[in-house]
Amino acid sequence: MTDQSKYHHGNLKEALVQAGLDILHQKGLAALTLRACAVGAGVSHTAPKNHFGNLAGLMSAIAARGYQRLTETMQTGLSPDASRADRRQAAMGGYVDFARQNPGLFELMFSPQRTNSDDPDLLHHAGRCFAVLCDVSEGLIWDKSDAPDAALRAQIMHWSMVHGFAQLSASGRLDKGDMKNLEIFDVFPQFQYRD
Amino acid sequence: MTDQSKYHHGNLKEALVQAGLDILHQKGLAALTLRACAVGAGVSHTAPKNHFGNLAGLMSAIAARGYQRLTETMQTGLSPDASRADRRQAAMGGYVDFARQNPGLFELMFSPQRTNSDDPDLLHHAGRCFAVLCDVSEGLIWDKSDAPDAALRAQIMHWSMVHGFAQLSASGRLDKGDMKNLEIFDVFPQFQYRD
DNA sequence: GGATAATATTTACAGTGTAAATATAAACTG
DNA sequence: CAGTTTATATTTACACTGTAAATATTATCC
Repeated sequence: MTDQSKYHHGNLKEALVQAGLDILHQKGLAALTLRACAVGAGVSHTAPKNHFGNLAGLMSAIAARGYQRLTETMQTGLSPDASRADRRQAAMGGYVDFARQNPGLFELMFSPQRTNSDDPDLLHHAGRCFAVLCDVSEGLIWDKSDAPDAALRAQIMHWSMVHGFAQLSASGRLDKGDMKNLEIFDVFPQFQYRD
Repeated sequence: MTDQSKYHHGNLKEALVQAGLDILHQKGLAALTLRACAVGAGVSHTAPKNHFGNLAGLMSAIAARGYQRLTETMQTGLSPDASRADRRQAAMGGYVDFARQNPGLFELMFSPQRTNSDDPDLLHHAGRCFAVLCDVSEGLIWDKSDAPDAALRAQIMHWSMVHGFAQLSASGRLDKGDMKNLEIFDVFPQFQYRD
């Protein structure tokens, strides 16, 4: 079934996403074209249409895989019984590292102009990524009010902070002067948590 | 000098940027092509090369203008002697509104893959935009330490927060469930300032 | 007023995404 | 098993994109 000379590829959908990730890693977002993915998977340039419809569909699938990898990155090196403080460290640090090490993929993941923002798979994996951040934001002491949605607002603030820092860093907006060598835990170390 | 039938345009650089902004506003980032800008300015599709070199150069100029407009948006409706609290309200709210109302331009402004991140004009106007946020972050009470760079770290946190929320909102990542109608001042109302 | 530089056009070309028609292989049905 | 239908992939064609080279026009400078 892994015969190279088959007319049908067998697992083209996966192969195209994988080829896309390789291209992103090696040549950047500008080189991520439909035809290049097809070449990488060893098929004609119109084959992707059967599986993804059009370029935006393929891009969305690659972005969804990006969220999946980001979620994994935020959880690597964690024993199952790690403390919440350790989980938080891994999640926030992992988010920023991911953005810096995969600038093209990260840009694609938050690019409504290249992806279908309502793609179910994309939304699902983005939601799982958010869930990890929600977990580690638990216990944050910052909202003195007793509003019923205090937890949700703390979660969104957490995501906004981490994502904003990651994007500003990855897009080179923090490369000037004293900001150059600041890490996220230099910037957000003062929040207190009930860990 | 405003004769339409001149061989030399006279102010093509400005006209191309303006055409680009119009295209972004009316048709979105996907339609922002070098040729479309040229058509909008009424010149041949190779004329932009003389002023911007290539596509990335034109994109960078449009992004720089975007930062300029963002800075203006953050300061609109402010009397010269407005309180810092009012300035802060205008700056943070304006940042988010700008991202929502100009999603294509906002995406371009933070897209290192489409622009030249080291473009001097781009960096200058991005710096001015950051300066406005630095101004309104003054007096923020959150860092109990007396580290020498406490102010800088507070400024970066402020920018990260506002930018992260703006981007998550503009890219549709906050459109699900309870998050849908949250505004930035619902999420970040609890910080205290020495105003 | 004539040389030089700046600015814009024409033409050409390789690369892109998409659509239509066609070919091949798998899956289903009797 | 044979025949049909469906899924998958290819070929071909086309309009559109950015870039480069050669050329044309106008402004600038001495």
